[in-house]
Amino acid sequence: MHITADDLTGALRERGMRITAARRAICAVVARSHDEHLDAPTIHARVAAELETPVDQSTVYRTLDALEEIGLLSHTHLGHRPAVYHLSEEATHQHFVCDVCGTTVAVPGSAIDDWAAAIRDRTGFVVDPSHFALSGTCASCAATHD
Amino acid sequence: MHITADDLTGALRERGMRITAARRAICAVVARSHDEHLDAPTIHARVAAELETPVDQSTVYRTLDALEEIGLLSHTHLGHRPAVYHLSEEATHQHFVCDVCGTTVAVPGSAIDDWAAAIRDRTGFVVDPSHFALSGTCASCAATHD
DNA sequence: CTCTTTGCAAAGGCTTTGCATGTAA
DNA sequence: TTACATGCAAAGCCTTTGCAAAGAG
Repeated sequence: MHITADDLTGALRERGMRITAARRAICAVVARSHDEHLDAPTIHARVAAELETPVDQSTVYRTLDALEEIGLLSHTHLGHRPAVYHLSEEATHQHFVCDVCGTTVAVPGSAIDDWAAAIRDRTGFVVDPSHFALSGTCASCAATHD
Repeated sequence: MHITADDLTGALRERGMRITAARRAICAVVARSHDEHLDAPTIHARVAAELETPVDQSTVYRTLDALEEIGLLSHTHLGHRPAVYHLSEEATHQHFVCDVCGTTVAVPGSAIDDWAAAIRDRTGFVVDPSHFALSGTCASCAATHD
């Protein structure tokens, strides 16, 4: 089941945080981003688009930080672009970032878990599979490049 | 065989670029960094340390860009820190970035190639194994966290 | 009413760029 | 000599922070 905006605002309220119009809008944008990888400037722009009263970027960052502290959100630095945020409850997946066109592809991580376990056994490093970036060339750019 | 500073300056010269004291020093620092992941500010600091005449940061970035265009160097954004540069001819390896302490661990990638091939077959995405970032928790932080 | 959250404005860190000066070839 | 590289300075982008004013509970 997908996380909703109410799940997010509810979690904030439970932690004693106050629910404001800005936070509601930010949560709504984030909750709708299941299939996307949004960076903070984009979230800010979307919030601005659906709220008449403009919200400051600092408010966006502070709210995203709060959601991360609760553990509902996490962010990753994918390639040469701003950090992207995604819901933690999303299914494990990998991010592929195309060096040529910048496209980000999310691939469900069926094979990842075995591989992560092997890494841990060999190196002790505990991979966080939801926080995972690979770069390379996407299928269409690889084709064009030839 | 390791790439030397002369390999780098030689490649620049072949492309019609001029060899200056700044470029020689930058190439020397980069050529010595086989086991490290240096970011631009660090490279700048090291160059400054071994040259009396200070070199501007912009010169460092421009030279690193030139080496990247030639294909001898590449850079990656690992976690929440400045981009790190490493020689392209280095053996395939993975970068692990610890979310807790920020340590970067490079792991030789024996299993990576098979895995990358599987990814390509399934998704068409051509993974660049030299450009590879994983986040998680390193062995010592995982131990401390318990 | 009180404590949190916001907006504003500024700063910080990394990186890029424009332009006049200097210099390798 | 002549095109290229450098320093300098400023700006750009993403992100964080301090502080007084506004707002939630």
